[in-house]
Amino acid sequence: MRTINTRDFSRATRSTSRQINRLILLNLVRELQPISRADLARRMAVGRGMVTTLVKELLAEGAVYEGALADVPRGRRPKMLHVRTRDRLVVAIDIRFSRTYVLLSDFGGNEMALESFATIFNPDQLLDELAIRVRRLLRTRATGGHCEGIGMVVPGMVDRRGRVLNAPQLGWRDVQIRSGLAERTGLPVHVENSGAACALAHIWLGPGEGGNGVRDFVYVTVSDGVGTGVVVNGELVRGHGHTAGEFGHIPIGPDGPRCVCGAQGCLEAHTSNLATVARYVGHEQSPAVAPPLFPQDGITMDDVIVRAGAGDERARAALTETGRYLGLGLAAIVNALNPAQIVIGGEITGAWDLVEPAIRAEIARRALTREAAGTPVVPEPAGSLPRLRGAIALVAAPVYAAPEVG
Amino acid sequence: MRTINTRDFSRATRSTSRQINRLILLNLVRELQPISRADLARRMAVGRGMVTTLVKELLAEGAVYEGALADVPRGRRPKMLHVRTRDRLVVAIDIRFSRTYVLLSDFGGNEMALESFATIFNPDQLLDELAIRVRRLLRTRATGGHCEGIGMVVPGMVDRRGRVLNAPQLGWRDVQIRSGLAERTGLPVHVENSGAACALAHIWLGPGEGGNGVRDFVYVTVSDGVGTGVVVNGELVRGHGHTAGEFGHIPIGPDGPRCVCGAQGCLEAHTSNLATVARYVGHEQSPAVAPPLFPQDGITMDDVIVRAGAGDERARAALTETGRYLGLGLAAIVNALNPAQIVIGGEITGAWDLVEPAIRAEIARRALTREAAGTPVVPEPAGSLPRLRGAIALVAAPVYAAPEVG
DNA sequence: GGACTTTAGTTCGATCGACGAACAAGAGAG
DNA sequence: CTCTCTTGTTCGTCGATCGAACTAAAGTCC
Repeated sequence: MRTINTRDFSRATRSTSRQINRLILLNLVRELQPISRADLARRMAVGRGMVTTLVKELLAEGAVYEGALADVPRGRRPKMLHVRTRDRLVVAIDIRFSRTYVLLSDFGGNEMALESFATIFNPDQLLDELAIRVRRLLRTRATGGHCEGIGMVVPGMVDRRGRVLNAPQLGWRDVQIRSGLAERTGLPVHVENSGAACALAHIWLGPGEGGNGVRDFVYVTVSDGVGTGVVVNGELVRGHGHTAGEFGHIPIGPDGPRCVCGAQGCLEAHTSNLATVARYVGHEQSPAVAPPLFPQDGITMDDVIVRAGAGDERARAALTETGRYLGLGLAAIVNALNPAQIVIGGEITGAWDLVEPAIRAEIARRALTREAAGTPVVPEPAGSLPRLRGAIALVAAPVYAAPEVG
Repeated sequence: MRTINTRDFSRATRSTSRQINRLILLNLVRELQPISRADLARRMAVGRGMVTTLVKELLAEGAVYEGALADVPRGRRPKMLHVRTRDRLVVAIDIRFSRTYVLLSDFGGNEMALESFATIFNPDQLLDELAIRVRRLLRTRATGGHCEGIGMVVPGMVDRRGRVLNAPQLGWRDVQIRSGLAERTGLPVHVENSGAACALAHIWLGPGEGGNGVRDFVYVTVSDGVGTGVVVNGELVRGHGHTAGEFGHIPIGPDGPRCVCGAQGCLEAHTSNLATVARYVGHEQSPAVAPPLFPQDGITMDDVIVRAGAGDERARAALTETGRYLGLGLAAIVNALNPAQIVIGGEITGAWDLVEPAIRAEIARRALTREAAGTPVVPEPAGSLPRLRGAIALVAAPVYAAPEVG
């Protein structure tokens, strides 16, 4: 039940129906490949004739290709269809506090080459370095493919025009990085916040080969900071100023540690890796300065997790405490948005057996309905590179996105 | 950038384009009436011929009607079009803790008859009473019109099938009220949570005659409880289990008063009318029992507002304190969803001069970007009956809603 | 091995709807 | 009365869906 925006709508023209059906067909191929024309016709409840003409168009454009004949028990053997991803390339860039990662990938999310370097905090120098690496990657590793764009993920807020409004970890404020990289490389560049990008990755390249069925979820990354991406009806919510998704700064205790955002008691201040490490080390207060001192007393989040696994009671307590606070924040999200699922990413998933029960208990305690109390909270599989996959999705998603109508 | 739902999509058929354009046209008439065919053609960037045929259809169905000829400086005088609302009737019902309101209205939100009675807490008896009153209203006051349905608003959570999951103020749990009233009256019945309904009213019957331009906002009702309705891209967010919008229960202080939901430190526990009155009267703790004892020590929220207006310093302090806590909650909403606007409803808007500065200060302090810090917070005009207008919108909105495509 | 059945994919005419041009209907200006 | 300007209608064209007929390719039955 959406209102029609009478100030800026898109009317149906002669070609609208065809566009819609072409996109539906392309998405069906994407999610169900390999698939035959006859199968597509059945799924779309349409005559096979129409599928023939639509596929003919998509074949001519190179959006799909014909694969092998399938074996069927009776009748003529169908010619299977696939989406063309192999020679459509993307450069995904993940800028983090410690290191910056550059990945060459195809549209399907298959990794072709991954490299990284220590993050340069001067934006111009960083873009210079990135441009050099992108060009080199494309020259040496992109054999026979065409690069369709660059997706870049940043730990901070980004506006619609690719300007970084505020990235406390990098010390950036109002930095235009999209146009900078676009000019240097001559490629279209997309920039997004890391939490939002992870959510995008989960929509478009999620488990189950190109999108799992969940269309309402919240992605929460627990890392140096706490980022969130909100997805409603298969669409990432970015808000009026494109800065939605900062659930990391909902207050869950006014007397808690001071947060990098300046306020006190934020979810992030209680549950970031820094907070967990600080809790383990002993000082309950995390430092108020930004960028945060990363390896604190030489101990990292991974160390805490390893020690907890080895039976260190103080480490276990620090992690379950983090889980409890995280559960408090997730309960707020559950009540506020009632998602079908919450996905957790970040190092903390390495101690899932310790963290999950604390999260679950807190959600069950504070959720307002029985159904909401049972909202699944699932960890992102380790090593799945969600930020980089999000960067890929930034480039690949527009090709498959639903048309705006009405 | 929405994904196409490959499990449940709507393909474009021969008539899809026509449906889309008809709905756009109907919405243009709704928002810009009176309007001529030629104007519609210009706005839709379409030939006048198409407008003629579309309007002919809408006229035949009775969705629009032709009004008077307009005066223009040159050329043939255009025949103005209007949407037919006058004889399309709705019964709106608002069930509250103290009283239940029944309003007969037309599709345009014009009030024809309003009555109320003390709420009966037994659902069956309440539905009996409502059925009697609905029938009487329609028999005596609905002259020459046809009732297209009943919209019912409840202070609690409602599922998609019109079952009240939990309404603590009424003491209801798992009560099917939609089918109960539908059977008694023979009319289609829609049931919604009151916060969501207020947001709906603001989308569909908002200031500016049928929808203001704001398509991303959050409506917050501060009353016996704190309800919220989240609107993203002109669409009410209801979540997976249809219970989204309970921002009233985000934690903003773990050591705060106990909330009716069982948890501690909820936004609602700090900012409901009950909390404000309790703060004024002196006990910082509100009673833990539900339903709440409404007139506490004989003093109501309205009393506090009146006394604050008369210069009572304790009343003023209680209200600004409520504003401060409310600002804390709204800051969380601003960071999480980045709405273009926040709308506040409820008795508290009667002391807006006291409350607003506190809210604004708290949002400015905690918002993460300069733009978000300036998010407009506007009060719903007093006496605008937002809940009942929401109930009307429940029935009227589906007629004008955008088609689901893709 | 030839007829029959079954399924996949293509072709083609019917019909519907957008689109643009021509046309009729008012209304004021000169 | 004629010219101009604007509104609203009509009609032929063209693009797209839709269903029926047709071809292609496989296995099965007698």
